[in-house]
Amino acid sequence: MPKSAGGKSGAKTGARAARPNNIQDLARIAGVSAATVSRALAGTGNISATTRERIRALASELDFRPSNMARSLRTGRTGTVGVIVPLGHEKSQHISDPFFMTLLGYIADRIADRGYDLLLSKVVPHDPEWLSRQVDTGRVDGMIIIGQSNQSDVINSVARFYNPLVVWGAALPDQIYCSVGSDNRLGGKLATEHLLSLGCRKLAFFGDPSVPEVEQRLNGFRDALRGVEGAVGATLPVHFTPEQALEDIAGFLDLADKLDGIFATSDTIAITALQALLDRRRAVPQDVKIIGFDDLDLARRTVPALSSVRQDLEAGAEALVDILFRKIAGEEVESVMLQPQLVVRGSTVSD
Amino acid sequence: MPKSAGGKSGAKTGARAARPNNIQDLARIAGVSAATVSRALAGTGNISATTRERIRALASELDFRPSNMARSLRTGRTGTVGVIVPLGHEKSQHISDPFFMTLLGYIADRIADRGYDLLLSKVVPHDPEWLSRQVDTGRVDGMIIIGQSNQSDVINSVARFYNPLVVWGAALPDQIYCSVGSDNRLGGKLATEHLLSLGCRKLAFFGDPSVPEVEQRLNGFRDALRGVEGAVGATLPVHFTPEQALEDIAGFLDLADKLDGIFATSDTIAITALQALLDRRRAVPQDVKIIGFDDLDLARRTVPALSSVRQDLEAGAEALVDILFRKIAGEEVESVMLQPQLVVRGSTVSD
DNA sequence: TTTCGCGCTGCAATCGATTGCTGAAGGTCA
DNA sequence: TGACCTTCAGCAATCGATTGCAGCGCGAAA
Repeated sequence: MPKSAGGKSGAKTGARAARPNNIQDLARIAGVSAATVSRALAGTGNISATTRERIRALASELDFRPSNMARSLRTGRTGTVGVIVPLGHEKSQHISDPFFMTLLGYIADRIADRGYDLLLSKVVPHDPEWLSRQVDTGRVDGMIIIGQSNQSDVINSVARFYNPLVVWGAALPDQIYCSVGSDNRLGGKLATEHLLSLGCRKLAFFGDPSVPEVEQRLNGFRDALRGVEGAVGATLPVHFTPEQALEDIAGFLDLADKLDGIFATSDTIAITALQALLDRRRAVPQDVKIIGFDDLDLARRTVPALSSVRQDLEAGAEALVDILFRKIAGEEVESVMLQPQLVVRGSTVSD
Repeated sequence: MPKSAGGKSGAKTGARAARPNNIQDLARIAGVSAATVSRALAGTGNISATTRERIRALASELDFRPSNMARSLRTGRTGTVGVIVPLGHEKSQHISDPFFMTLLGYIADRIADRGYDLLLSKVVPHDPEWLSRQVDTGRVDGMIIIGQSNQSDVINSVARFYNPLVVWGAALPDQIYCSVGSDNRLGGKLATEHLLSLGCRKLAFFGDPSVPEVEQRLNGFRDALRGVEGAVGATLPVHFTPEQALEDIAGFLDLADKLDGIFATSDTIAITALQALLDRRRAVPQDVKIIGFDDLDLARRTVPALSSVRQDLEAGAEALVDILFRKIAGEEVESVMLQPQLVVRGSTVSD
């Protein structure tokens, strides 16, 4: 199958010549060499304005566009950025998780702004090759990795020889790659202090601390607890998948009847918890106050609306893409840490 | 910049030879020709098992993977599927719309299952070239278009000569391309009949009927109304962007004080309407009943939970991808129409 | 009129993998 | 021992665009 299905056999009605399949065809039609056509279309090198415009007009009339594959092969540039989600923790986790989708949306917009395309890969890292496999095959000019998961070592080892790489997630002490993420510890502290300031003393942290971001938030939770006498905090390592999470949380709530405050490490988990609470006729925020993390669109839509620690994902996406393109251009770039912000709504404070 | 940043200069500690940059290098190291290496790695053609395994082992040891660009150029296959969202109606519409993201998530999963990659493009079709530009440059083996928007003509004209193309959206009478979508008219009818059966008589349809899917739902709305004496229905062409939608809806609600039932053409719009109603102290479902369309995850999470017309997006994604791969394989394929399903929750019926 | 210079264009190599065809090596059979 | 077949590997062309270098032609200066 030398020509893939489709090809370019179609032609506009009334086109003068057969639709050119490649730059050579067009060159023949125009009566010049392929080199000239290439220069005309790319606008590079020495070429007379007359010739350039003539060839461009012809190309547009015959509806010809040069092959990106061939150009990429020759130039080594692809015009494509890879976005990759390693789902290390939850094999069944879905790419359609709202947090991920929101961030992806912003990233897609920013990448599109620069005229690049976005190659999306979801990988379940069951072997340490997952990243180099993506990097090596040369289909992208750079990669954005969303969430280290538990794969920081692998990322480090690839980052050693592959520069154009940015990671969304926690800033880890031993990382040699650039990352963009919130100050998770501070965020955790803010959330917890908020609960404490409202009088909560029997707190719970919902989230799996084997994920680096979550661990940092948990540290912030503990920081805040240490400052208040009589306050206690339990940790429930909730799964990320909604069904599992509901089960985990329901079991916990049935036992924890003294509970008066919940800090959930994501809005998704918080909302699940909210539902579990309401199902059990425990009033929010009167009996139990609950605060999430991320401040996704969802948070505003629940009843009561969810308090949360806002991560500015739009700014984060901007930073990720900006850093990546700088790296591609060869600049030295620093990691970025975003300031989280407390957003208070009805799930912690009644109207 | 002949070698893009990064390259493959890195080597594993203790690797015997320098890391091969291409198949030729590896061939030299292995003492065979490039052709043999190619056959060994691809597993094609005549090659002895001994040689094949030896070369594979060597490749894996030296961490070599052949260039996808070069392979694509030669074979005409890319291992990539394009997913493209034409945002014809709302220039400012965001790719991170929950409906789109949900569908994209499922599609991404299905495509990944087949070992393909997903090239995501968001385009604002300001000229009729937008699609052929994507198709021509030969970076994908096929394309999934999410939503015709108002671009059915353009899609038709490309479909005439480019076969591997599937569209999510309305089935239109004059389309020559394959589409996957719900029976929107039936869905609209189900939703409206539901409202009518609960006693609603002053109905409103929220949605912009210049979008084909929406128009079909509106037809279903009218079908149902026709059957009931004394029932009236207004149409409010709400924008898709949340801010605009809120404004549109708020203005309408302030005037329409007799309103007792709303059919919104998406859950997003329904939720916006729900909020606008609650802001105005109009009880849902007692004063006004409201039903959405899509049955996204969101719908379950509002209070009261949103009744909706379920589109099975998971099945839809499956069908889209299945059809696309069949087309790529050269099969003749038919369009698919999914059966929508009424999902009743608290926004139309109190517990 | 000759020479030099400059602006364009073409030639041909190149990016890296694939694949049809050729032919060498080794085995089989008469 | 010789003819013939099978198996496997290499040669070289190919995909389509890019780009360093060579060279042509024309105008200007001497």
